[in-house]
Amino acid sequence: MKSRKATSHEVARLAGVSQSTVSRAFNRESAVSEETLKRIRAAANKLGYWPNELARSLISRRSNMVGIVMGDILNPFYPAVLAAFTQKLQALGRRILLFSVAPGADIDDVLPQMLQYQVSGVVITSATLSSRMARTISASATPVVLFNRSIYGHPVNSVCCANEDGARDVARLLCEAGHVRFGLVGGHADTSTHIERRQAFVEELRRHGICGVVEHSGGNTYEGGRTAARLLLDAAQRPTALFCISDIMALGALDATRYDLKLSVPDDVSIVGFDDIPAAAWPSYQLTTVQQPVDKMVDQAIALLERQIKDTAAPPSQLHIPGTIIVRTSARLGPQPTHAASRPSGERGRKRG
Amino acid sequence: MKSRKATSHEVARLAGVSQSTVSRAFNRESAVSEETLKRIRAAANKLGYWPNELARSLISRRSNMVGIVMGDILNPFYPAVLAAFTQKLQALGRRILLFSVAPGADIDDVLPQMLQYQVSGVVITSATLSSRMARTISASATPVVLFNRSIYGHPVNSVCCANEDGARDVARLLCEAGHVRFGLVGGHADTSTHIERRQAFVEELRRHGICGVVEHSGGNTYEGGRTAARLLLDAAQRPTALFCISDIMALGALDATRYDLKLSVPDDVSIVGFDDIPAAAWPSYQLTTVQQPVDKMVDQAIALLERQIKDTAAPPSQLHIPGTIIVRTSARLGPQPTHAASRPSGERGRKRG
DNA sequence: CTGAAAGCGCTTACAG
DNA sequence: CTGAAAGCGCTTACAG
Repeated sequence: MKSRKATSHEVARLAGVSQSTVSRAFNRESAVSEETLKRIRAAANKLGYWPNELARSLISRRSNMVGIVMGDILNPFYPAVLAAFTQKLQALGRRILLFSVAPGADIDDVLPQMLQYQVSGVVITSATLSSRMARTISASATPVVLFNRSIYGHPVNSVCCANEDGARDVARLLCEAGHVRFGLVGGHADTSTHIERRQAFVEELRRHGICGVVEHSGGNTYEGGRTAARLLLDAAQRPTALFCISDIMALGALDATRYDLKLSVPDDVSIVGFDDIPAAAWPSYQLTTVQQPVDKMVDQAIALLERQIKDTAAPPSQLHIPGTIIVRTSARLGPQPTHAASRPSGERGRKRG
Repeated sequence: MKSRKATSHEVARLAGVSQSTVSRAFNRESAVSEETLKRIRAAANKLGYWPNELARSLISRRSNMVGIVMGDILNPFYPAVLAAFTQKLQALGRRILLFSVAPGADIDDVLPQMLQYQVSGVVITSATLSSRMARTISASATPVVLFNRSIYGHPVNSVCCANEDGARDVARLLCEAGHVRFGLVGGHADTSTHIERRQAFVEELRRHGICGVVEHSGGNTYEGGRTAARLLLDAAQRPTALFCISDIMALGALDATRYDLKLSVPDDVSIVGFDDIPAAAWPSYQLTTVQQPVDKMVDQAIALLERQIKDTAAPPSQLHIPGTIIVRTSARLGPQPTHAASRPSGERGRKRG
């Protein structure tokens, strides 16, 4: 009950071998004779022995831990991201040191903490990295990958959805349907996702001859999206199409349109989101949106990180993985091509290139 | 760029003091003279030195890490739980080692890993603990708290919502509204939450003279709840009230009722959930449910854990924190008392004791 | 207030 | 295949 944990020395004594042999039995069993291995296993079992990872990490200088900074776990897009990271990293034998920071806050405080634990690498999701910290990181030589964030002017790995392409497609399809008055519900103005999606959307509208877009921030929350939509749709010249920078805000916007303003979606107002969170597919919403390929993105992020862990000198990459427009019923879009593939799941939405 | 991390010895050399003094400067600065402290700080700064937590943990035998096992992060109830744990533990100066296990899977594999990292304590959320592992834990003398799970016959800390009381209230209010045909959408049959909520619900119905409840498992997912509801409501003797063991299933059930079966909620079918996830409050759902007091529960869980970390001999507690019925519009319930308090937030739901 | 020394529990050359 | 020894980077009595 009060038993202190057994050490390799105690196992060694019980098995009648040296401590180094016990250590080898747990690292490269091939280096230990069959017979000895058996005795050591029996002894270890009896004492409930497992190697102390702290000591192991200290001497071998690899902690095997990866730090993850989560910026916005309450946004329904991120649980799937976190689940993918934890599963895949666990499968690689890595442990996860989790830190959360308030949305919008930067990670200057938590980064030194991670480094003190000698993490092998760091994943930063949905958080702002100050350029001071970018320097701290490169000074510490700890591999880093940004997920859904990119940073200009610093050589840091990052994996994002192709935000520009997605937003441009949305703009084009809405224009082709004849919309001329647009509203945009934005996220945090200083995040790369907001900037990239907004920029590309506005530019594409301009290419179609449309110069005005009313904008409002929805702070990347349901309530924020709802409030923003209420404000945008209350105008005399009501927009007929709303592009929301993230799905969670789009759901709020959709509910505002239907329940607060008693308007019809998509007859009065078309609403498009970005992410493809689970609720977007529910029949109450049927949200047309740009799907982020979370699994692929996480795979790539881990690959970049592992590459740099293996070779610190590996040049950082900035990856942009294409998203896919999922056409559901929340928006009046341009004419649908007849060959539009229906989704494999039998779900109602259709993908569109 | 390739700089290996500085050690306390290097700082000591640069500052012209001994390594032990450097160590003291980072632990109890009061034990070091003002002047020396200044020199050490300057040196540390120059070298970018921070104490290696692994070494610190090893020698002082406290890792300061708490292991968290998340069983079901994709259920929208858990992001708030994880957020609360990470925030509050971070504020206490603890680090979080995160593990995830498939829903329903037991944690026999991950537990030894956490123990190898010498975690100060373990939080287990929404996962099954085999009795073998319960023994491993008590043998390792590592403090543990179960969150939203309890385990019979083992002295382990646990914090749950008062599942029985909540489910009983739901049953009573539905009976008082005159419902006589009931359906139950369950979760995983071997979890304490399922067992307790189901049991209390069925018992209370019996007290009201109702002996038959049709049941179906919804596996604690939206899709599962939707399918289960479709099956339950397809019967000749259609239930007029569905109790869903968790909100995420209730949302699926609600959509099934409205969109798959073209029935009205609550006129044809009343639906009640359990958890009060954010989506329950959205106007598309307006789900009547039992709210789990997540913040209070997490506070208590951390308190139990910290108590046992301080004093390994502290007797384990099993806590059941009362939930609150939030009355929205998804169910036809018994006559509402006129004094029912309206919710502070101005939200439509009403609390009910 | 400061330093020399022991030691946390391991891994890993180095001999044999 | 096995053991003795050095050392990872710290904390913490113990002297002075």
